[in-house]
Amino acid sequence: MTGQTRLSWTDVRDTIRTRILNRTYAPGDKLPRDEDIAIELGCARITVHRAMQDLALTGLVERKRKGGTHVRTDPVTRATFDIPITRREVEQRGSKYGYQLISRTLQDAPASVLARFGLQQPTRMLHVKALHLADNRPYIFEDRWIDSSVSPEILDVDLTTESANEWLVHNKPYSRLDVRFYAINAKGESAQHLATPAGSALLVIERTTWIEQDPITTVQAYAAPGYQLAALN
Amino acid sequence: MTGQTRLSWTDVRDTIRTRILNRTYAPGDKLPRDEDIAIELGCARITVHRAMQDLALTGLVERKRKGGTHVRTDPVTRATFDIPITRREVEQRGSKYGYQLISRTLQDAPASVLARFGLQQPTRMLHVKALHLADNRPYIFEDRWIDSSVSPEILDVDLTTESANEWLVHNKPYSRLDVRFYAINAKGESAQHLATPAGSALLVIERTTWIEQDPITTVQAYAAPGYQLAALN
DNA sequence: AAGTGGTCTAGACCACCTT
DNA sequence: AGGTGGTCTAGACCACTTG
Repeated sequence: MTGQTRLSWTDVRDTIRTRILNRTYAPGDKLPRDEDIAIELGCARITVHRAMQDLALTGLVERKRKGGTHVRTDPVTRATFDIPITRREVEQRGSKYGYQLISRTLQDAPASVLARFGLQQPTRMLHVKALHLADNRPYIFEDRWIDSSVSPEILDVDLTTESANEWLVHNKPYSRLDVRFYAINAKGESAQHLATPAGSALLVIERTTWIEQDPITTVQAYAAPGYQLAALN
Repeated sequence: MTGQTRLSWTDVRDTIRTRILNRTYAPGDKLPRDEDIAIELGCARITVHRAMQDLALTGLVERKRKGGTHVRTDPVTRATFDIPITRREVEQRGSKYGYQLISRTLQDAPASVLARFGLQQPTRMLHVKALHLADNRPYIFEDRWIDSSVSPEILDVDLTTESANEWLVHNKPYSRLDVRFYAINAKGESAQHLATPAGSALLVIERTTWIEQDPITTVQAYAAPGYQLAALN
């Protein structure tokens, strides 16, 4: 016999993916049961399962108990993004990181902020505006609200030194996250602090986090013109 | 004894995640070996492994062979986005989908397009501009280049009826994908076709795909003002 | 009711990395 | 060199979902 090494689940995944690209298994087709594929390829069923799991995650196939595995007819483009701490992001670009606190006030959160958290009741929160710089040039302007009843310690943090971004990441792990992207025209503060003409198109990254049911923070990060966010891979 | 059911890997994941949020395992700490956790919780090592895998994917912990598992000091915010076929996206919003071909020409790809593919040689490509509508209102304007030597069949497709987006998704699976987001001010065609004043901020979703080493297509999708892209979960 | 994916166990060995 | 995560096998049982 040919003394080949054992199949790894990535081998199995690649084999099946190739067959899908091949049209051996065409869109909409039902694939053989995991067990049959295992027998055919000569590996354990769980190895096929692992491979399939990965293909399902990528959006190439769809699995249902009893229904079996099908090649998706409308493959979904699925992309994953890392949104690091801003300091880290700047430093990884090889730039010098800078930070400025713009304002810090305790006030009732407006309806739009309450809505992001899904809150009904008026709530007093810490409102922080800050600017992150790369090589002394504006990089990201952030407008953040922090629920100070959930994170009372934040009230004692010197935000002129340490950014709320960084403090929260290091001290307030979250259990739920909402992220969304959109574009907006610079105006007022965002234009001023990013040193760009009013009307410039800005990418906004809006993040809201909770710990269990409790709101932690919500932030709109306005990236300076030219900013791009690229997916992993 | 209490007749509890067996631990699932999600239970184990949740237990460990709670401990991390608890600071039982603080940022930077080394976690016990998988096997010790398995013994402590009373499950198989592989079950702990599965849980850890998930936590590592989410960016909460970092694993290294021999080095063990550590709680990340700078947890990364990681978000996954689905970018469906535009027709599907519109229909899932409950709107009526519409499509218009704007132009279709065979021409040499400009340097910017070649750069996206990482190509050096001048290449003749099919250049397609099209508009997707939701309830008869402009939704996404797409500016697309297709390598017609890799996908010659596209030359015979009636793009006035079927969008290139859809045809490609159904007929040209890709093996590599690049996705990036940025914001841009509407001008010229993008403003005109999206029926928005020049200068409006637009979210651009740029996607480039390859099959193995061969370029398939690259597209800049300009979303109408107000468009938001939300992460899964 | 029955088929198929989902997961757990126990044991073994491999592969990578740090010391 | 040795420790730790990574994965494979074989078998069993569970859970969902469809016919």
